Amino acid sequence: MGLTKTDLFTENQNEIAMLAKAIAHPARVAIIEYLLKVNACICNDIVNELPLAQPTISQHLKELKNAGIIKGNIEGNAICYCINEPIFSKIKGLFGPMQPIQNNCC
Amino acid sequence: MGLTKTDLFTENQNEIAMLAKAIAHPARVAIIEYLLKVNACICNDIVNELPLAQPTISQHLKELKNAGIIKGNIEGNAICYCINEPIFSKIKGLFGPMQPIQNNCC
DNA sequence: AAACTATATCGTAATATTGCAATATAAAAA
DNA sequence: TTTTTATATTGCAATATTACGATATAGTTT
Repeated sequence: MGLTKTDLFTENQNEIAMLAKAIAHPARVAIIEYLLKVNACICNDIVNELPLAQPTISQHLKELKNAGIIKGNIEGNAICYCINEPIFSKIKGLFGPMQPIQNNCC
Repeated sequence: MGLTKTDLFTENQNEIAMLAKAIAHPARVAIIEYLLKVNACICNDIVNELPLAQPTISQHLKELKNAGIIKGNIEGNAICYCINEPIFSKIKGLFGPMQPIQNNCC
């Protein structure tokens, strides 16, 4: 096994899980925080900012891009990365509609 | 490797990643949604609700409990589970302070 | 006590993730 | 054109996750 049974759950549940997974690593949280701070930067700035090797950063950026959380633009021989606002807003509001009425257990 | 370098990141970054990881599976999202709907229930109700085997549900519940998202109370020979409000509220507000000023890249 | 109910744990197979050295690609600068 | 700069990809080793059958544990009922 080791394979998540995606087909057994709703599209919405899978989407929430997918977005959460993209954030489920401190390096990716750090990348998001850095991008929010500087608004936009090239990949190399992130490599210099974080204590991880360049291929590792590249891999994390790829996952964030696949999840739609960031986007990259080619600028000469560099790539300018920034937060993809619509998806990021979605993440912030992910659990908004989930409101426990009361907590009368435990 | 395969080992996340937790010590290289801030406590806050690791906490966000940890909470996100707990939600990063559709079954756990489904469990949270179900608990919010019924407010509280015993583990067996979740086993009947989700299309996964009992040991698998038990494992997911353990992860949610370890992350502090849910809590369980022994009630006879059953265990009553419910959302742990403080942590759940924290998750909802996780990205609140992160506000991109502008999006003038890409 | 014996049977039943509810949950947890163990063991294990399949798969995914993390991290990086080595290397590839491609544009810019010299 | 050679070198430098910036990024991506490949390959691989270490570790983590997912899923579940088998089994253990513990309270409840009969």
